[in-house]
Amino acid sequence: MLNYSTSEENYIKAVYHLQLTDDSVTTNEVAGYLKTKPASVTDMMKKLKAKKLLNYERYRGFRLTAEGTKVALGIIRRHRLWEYFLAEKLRFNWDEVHEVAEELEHITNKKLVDKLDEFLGYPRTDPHGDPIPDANGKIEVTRKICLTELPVNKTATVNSVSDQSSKILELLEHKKISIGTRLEIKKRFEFDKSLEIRIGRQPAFTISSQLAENIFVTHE
Amino acid sequence: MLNYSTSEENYIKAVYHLQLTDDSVTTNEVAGYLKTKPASVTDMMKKLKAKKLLNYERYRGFRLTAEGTKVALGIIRRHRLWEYFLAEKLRFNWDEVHEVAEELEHITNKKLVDKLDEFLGYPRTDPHGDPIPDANGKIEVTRKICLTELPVNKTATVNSVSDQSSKILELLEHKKISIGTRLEIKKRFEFDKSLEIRIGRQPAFTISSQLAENIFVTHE
DNA sequence: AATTATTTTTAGTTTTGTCTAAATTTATTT
DNA sequence: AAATAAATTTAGACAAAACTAAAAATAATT
Repeated sequence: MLNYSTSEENYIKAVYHLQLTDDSVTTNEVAGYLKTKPASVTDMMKKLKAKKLLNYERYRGFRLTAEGTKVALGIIRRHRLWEYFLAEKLRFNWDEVHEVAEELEHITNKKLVDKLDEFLGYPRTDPHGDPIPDANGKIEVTRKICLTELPVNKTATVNSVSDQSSKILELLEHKKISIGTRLEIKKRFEFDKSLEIRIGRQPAFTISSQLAENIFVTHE
Repeated sequence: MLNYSTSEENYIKAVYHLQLTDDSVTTNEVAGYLKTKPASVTDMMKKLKAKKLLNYERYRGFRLTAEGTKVALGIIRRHRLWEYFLAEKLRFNWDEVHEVAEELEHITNKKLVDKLDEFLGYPRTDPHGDPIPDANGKIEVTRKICLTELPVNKTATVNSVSDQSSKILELLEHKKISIGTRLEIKKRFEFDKSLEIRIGRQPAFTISSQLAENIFVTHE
């Protein structure tokens, strides 16, 4: 397994994440994601293509190759293991771990990563509820859906929150909704798309469509 | 507190370490320590001088300023905390931790470092026996001396081993000498400078001058 | 289909950190 | 003290990764 620079790794990771929702990833999307300029993206894409980490024809967008995906999963494995470490062992709040993990993920020493995994007890998901690839790069496919798409009376587990502003966190805290909370929708109101939801056996309460749109859940 | 690049940090750390034994640090010493070229050292020293991290007049060698020392102690604090983490929590051997800590030390996030310190229980020394600076940059001054200089019948604690080759480690293991071992010299033989030493109440045994020259101890 | 707008790429700079080779300064010998 | 050796610095080049501005290709409109 070759070694890649921090910068190369950041681009690989960006393409991986953008690929999950978009079929083919564009220059502008990557530039937006990494807060860099399109010209810089083109430069790097040429380089990663030469290293056979992604397929790319000019003006046609990019997709990771099998090898590129393997590299991406290694980065994501490291990122999520460190996030878990920060939250579980160092008692960081779950909304503070990402930034620090962005730096730790670039240390590629295999023994470090595998020993960390062992120390943590081989966690399956990070503090945001996203699955952690194993040492072979295998990752659970969780079909994560938006809470707005969850059928009525189907119990689901809160997996992630797309917006991480303090405003939404304040609201979630007040409603006692956090990562890992199991809930179900009891009723949808067509007028304002608000949802009546229930956590366990507690009394049902209402959340707005704006809030629901930012909550993602897994079920089954 | 400003932020410095990985490269700048490596030079600062090199000067700090070389300063401990040498009064003034030279270009060639730093180049040798960092396995880089003298011309590169000169370039960087100019830059660090401009940032007021060290004093330097051309052809005259370098010394860290108070500010430079503060930065160096921050790097050393991070390095040694991670070494402790790797050895104590991830069960790395004490001779494997340095290399990985060289990478981890460059992550400067203060909350990470202080939380790590807390998680580890505020350790005083790293796995090599070297003191860990506290959050304010305060470091214990341990007068570390070579085992060859230890007076007879004075109990001392093994602090570090200068050579880290597998050959010396094999010998140390056989003699049951490791970091933290408390021992005293019972007799010195002038002829070959060999030493008769005793660990606790066990029977005394002999070690060669070549071995003793590589063992450093603290006493009092 | 031609024009306009958008996206992407190219070309040329910039910054950081490294290097080699040559020049300069300091140290050591004879 | 002059000559030689060693250490250090300067000058100029290079690679990586970013940027700006202009050119080229693609997409969207009229």
